[in-house]
Amino acid sequence: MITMNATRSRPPTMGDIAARAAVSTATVSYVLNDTPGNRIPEETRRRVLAAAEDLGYVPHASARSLRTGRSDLVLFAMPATTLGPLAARFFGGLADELRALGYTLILHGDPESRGAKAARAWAALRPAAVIAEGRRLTPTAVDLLTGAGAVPLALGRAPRRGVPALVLDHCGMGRTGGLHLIDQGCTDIAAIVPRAPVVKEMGEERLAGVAKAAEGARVRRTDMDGTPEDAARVVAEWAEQGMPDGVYGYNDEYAGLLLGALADAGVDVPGRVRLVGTDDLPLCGMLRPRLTSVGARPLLSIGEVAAHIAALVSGDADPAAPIRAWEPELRRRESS
Amino acid sequence: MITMNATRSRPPTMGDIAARAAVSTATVSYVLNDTPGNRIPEETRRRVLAAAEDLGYVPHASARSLRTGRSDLVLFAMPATTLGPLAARFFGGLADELRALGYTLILHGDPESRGAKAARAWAALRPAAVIAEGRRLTPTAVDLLTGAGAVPLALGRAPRRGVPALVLDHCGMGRTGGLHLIDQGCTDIAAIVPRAPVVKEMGEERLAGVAKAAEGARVRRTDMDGTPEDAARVVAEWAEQGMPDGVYGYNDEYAGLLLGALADAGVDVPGRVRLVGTDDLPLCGMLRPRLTSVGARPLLSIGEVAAHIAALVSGDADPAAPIRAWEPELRRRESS
DNA sequence: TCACCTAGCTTAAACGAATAACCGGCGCCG
DNA sequence: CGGCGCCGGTTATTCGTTTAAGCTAGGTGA
Repeated sequence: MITMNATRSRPPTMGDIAARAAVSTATVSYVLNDTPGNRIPEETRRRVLAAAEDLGYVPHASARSLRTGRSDLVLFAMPATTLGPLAARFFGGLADELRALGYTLILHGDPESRGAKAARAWAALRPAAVIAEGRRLTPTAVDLLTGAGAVPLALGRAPRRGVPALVLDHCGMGRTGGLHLIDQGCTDIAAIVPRAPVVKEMGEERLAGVAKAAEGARVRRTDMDGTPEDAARVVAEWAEQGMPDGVYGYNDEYAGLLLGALADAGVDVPGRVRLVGTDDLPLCGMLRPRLTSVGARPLLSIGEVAAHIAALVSGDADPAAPIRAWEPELRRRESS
Repeated sequence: MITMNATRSRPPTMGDIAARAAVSTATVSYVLNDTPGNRIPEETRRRVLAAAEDLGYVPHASARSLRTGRSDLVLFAMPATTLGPLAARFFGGLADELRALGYTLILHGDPESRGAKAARAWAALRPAAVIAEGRRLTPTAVDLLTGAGAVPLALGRAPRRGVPALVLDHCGMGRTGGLHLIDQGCTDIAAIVPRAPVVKEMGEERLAGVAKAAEGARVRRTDMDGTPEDAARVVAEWAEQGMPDGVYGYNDEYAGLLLGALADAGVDVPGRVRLVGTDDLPLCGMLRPRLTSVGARPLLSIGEVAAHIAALVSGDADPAAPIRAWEPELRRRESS
């Protein structure tokens, strides 16, 4: 039951609880936190808890973190590549698991800023840890964060030795896709690299993986925008300069656009061209032919990832050891 | 240039800056905040700023908000429906605009919890505002938030009078889709309602919109899971009990699954069945036939939404007035 | 009888930043 | 020459919480 505070001006504090329960604020703190080693009898404890409930007390996270010097925040920096269902589910699950460990996961929204500027905004919240794409954790940013007591955690690749990283093996994903195409007898493989500045680097890593897989086969690079028009242009160019017999589409979305453009051009998939995407999005099951895709099979449960983050924060884990959380895995469907 | 703090134990504070610049912390505060009405000469100002730069100073958001009583945080509660590209772009843009106004937008990750429990977690951060789906802002939650000094902002629909809301007119979206199908001559329309507990309610509102549009035509409700298997089941049932000539697919994803299942069953779209989705995702351009979809045309720019939020926080806007930010708009393609 | 212990609290000092109130010295005016 | 105002700062208090240290009453052992 929440009774209305008469003044309405100020949220109730531990002082208000103390006054109502006729004890000191220290006692209130001991009771509310159930501080180990405290010696508060059941009767007093009940009085305090009742007063807190009556007043609708909510602890003041800032005051607490100011006093204790640490905060329970884990900052997830909004990835530049929009949060797909995969990433969203990962975020949601991680939030649950971290909450169970006493942390609060938060997504910080400023997809474009990086380096010192971004790190300053993150560090102002004095989070326990900051999870951000590797390319955004510049050395300066890492210094700022560690200086502010936050553990940096790179997504994708560590910006330098000693910085913990949740690796997502882009090269390995490209390699998995490339190996499959080779297996299917492809000898002329086109690998899509997106033109958008942010994802371009990922595309190049995946291209490198494809190239590594294709021992004898030809591998050519094809740059593309993420629009239906550009997909049509790419297919038209292929028709003119020689159609590849295998396409690694970088992404399910790029592959989906290409699939549409190939259909429009009357090119048979997989008969004439075999097509592979990446991410294993639900989209794959909607397209006809269904899209073969390189998915990420979890090696670590989200709970294990959360536990590792907690260990990094408390200093119990080796920061230099990269965390392999996923492994590329081919999901074969009809497009190849 | 950031010099390494010798002890590495504690992030630099204003006290450290004060010592280095040989002034008091008050002076440091006046300089760093450029407090209006302060009278600090240029020379001293430079000394302080140089010291701050040298030490790599980052303000302590908790300490500041504890002292001032307000925080610059705007909390966006993670929607239960995974953040699609549309929502993600909205979030990113809002973060930018709010930052320009001095606020920090943050996504709080606990998609399932609601009511008092969720509100408690949000209120602990003493944010300036909390944006959450209407159904999660129970009256208790609203009381808790306003008690903690936070402005609640409902997404979708206000939980009760007087609570500000960013309305997304689900009923209108269904109506727009339904009207289009009627226009195309459909007389037997099936409207999909998802079975997942969270989005079910949205589905029912959209269904109501379809029903409102179809004056003479028959409108039937079809429940469906978001899986390819269930889409196949739905199509099989239709084949048995009579195929509708128009389908409002709730969502582009549900519509996409249905489109695939219809193709598998040899049903011609749009010849035999006309199909309409909602959200206007990029997916629509990948499918063949391309998917007609009801999109959300912005009536307010993201900047205007941000400005409105700021006005609500400062008390300059009427909380009771719902904010119409989007308007349903049909994007006709080949599937209808 | 008195030292000593323990349960059950309270007191008080932080944490980092903001800010109202004050203060010494100099210039200027009447 | 006394007082006022302003420049360039400083001092001290406050926000809500945690936590080490202390304190009191009652019990216990020697």
